Amino acid sequence: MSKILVVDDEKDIVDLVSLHLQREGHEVVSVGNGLSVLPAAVKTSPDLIVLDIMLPGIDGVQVHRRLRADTRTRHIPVIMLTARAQTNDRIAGLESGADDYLTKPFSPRELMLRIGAVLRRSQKVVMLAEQRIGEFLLDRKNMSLSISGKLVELTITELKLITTLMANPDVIHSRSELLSAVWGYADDTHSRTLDTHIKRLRDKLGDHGRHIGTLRRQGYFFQSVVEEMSEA
Amino acid sequence: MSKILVVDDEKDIVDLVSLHLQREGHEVVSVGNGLSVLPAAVKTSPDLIVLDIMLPGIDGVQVHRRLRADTRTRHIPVIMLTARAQTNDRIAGLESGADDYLTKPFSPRELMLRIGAVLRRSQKVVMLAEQRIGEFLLDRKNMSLSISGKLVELTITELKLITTLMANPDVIHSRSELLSAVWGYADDTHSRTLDTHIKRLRDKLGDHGRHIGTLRRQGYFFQSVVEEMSEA
DNA sequence: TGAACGGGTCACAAATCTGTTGCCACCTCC
DNA sequence: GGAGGTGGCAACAGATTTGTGACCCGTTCA
Repeated sequence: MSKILVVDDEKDIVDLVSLHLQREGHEVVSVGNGLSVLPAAVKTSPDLIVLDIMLPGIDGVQVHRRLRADTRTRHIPVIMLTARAQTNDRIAGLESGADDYLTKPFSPRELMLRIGAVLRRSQKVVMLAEQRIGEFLLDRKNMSLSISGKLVELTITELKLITTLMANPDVIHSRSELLSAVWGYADDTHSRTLDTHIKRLRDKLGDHGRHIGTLRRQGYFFQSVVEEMSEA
Repeated sequence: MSKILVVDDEKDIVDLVSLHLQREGHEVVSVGNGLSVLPAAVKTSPDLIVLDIMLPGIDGVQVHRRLRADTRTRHIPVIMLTARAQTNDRIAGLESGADDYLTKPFSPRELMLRIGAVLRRSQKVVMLAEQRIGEFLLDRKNMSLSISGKLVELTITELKLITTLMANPDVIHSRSELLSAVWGYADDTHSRTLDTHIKRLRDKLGDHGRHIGTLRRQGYFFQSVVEEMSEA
């Protein structure tokens, strides 16, 4: 399910770890020396790096530092493998940087558990590519809204606004919440900005503008069901 | 997993079907007469409707027609339950409109299979809320792009452009493809529009603009890995 | 070698978008 | 009834965005 880069100079360890990872459905890339880690990480962009601290040439801490220094690899979580003999302060140093660490010799089972935990922590959030509420169809892929199959031309602000409202239909979104979500405003500027955009949005939606409701002193909301009336 | 509206006037059938559906993890809403179907469908917006053709008052075909006439329910797939006694031409009529149909008496197992098939067909497409390629982080939820954690202010056109390119990194997107995806142009207007926007995008990305590559006579592409150079 | 082509770049004007201000209507609470 | 608060609405001006035309240069191909 995930792509994992394993870094160790001992082939036995690489094979052991790879075997277990593959058994759990992960894709494994491996590297046997410290200098190749950064290029490999950049090229394959793994979801996680398992990094032995004892490496020929350049040690794991240095490698880790380099990974953190490069914007292209900064975000990749790292699990360190340390020898039990290491002094405590070194381990402390690791703790601050690495997402987790394990002392050798370790049980594959424990490594797998920790890997699972780290991956879960950095799990990807999925969302619906298309969100449908009644006749409204929000296409997040193309960043467009259509009603009954007809594309509605919205500006980026209007799009963000209705996207925010549609994310939780029938739930009140306070002014400050919307101001923050759409405009990034921290403080509640009590100007007419929000009203105006709501008005513009309603106008563009035409008859369907009724789906955007106001709750005085509370905020605005997207009404998933609107009582039928002059459809004629 | 899905919400299913079951329409039948025979309580036994509703219970039987509900039981099996719930056993498969679906949420069931049921209605016993034809007139309540449209309002119920509008209110609950189910993922699928199982509709008996024999209903008191108004028959299933009429109900189906009404569902198709309303933009709020038009998209909901319908599986019809017909009596074996129905004439063939009526079944033919159903075939054109309903997504599937079953003749009574039916085995619950068969109904479940068909329901599974229809649901699978209309399965929702999920996408990553955040897409990361190297230092680029595309946040589809907030419709924004950041590089190394720093927000890049893009116009909607530029955003659509880079979103399209990033959707398939390292793959060439032809001019007409981009023109179609971003501008909705059907014909390849050979103006300088696309170039200009590519240029503007590159400029805004600054040093990272090198990630957008040109392949003469082929198109443009998002390059996931760019050879390191003057990072200084 | 030179014409044709494809893309990069610039400048510009039109179109569009956006936040604000001012005003009004309505509601709520004294 | 009146004051204060809240949101709807219109208008406006500044800012931004957008497409296009002109020009250039490198590549390709005859």
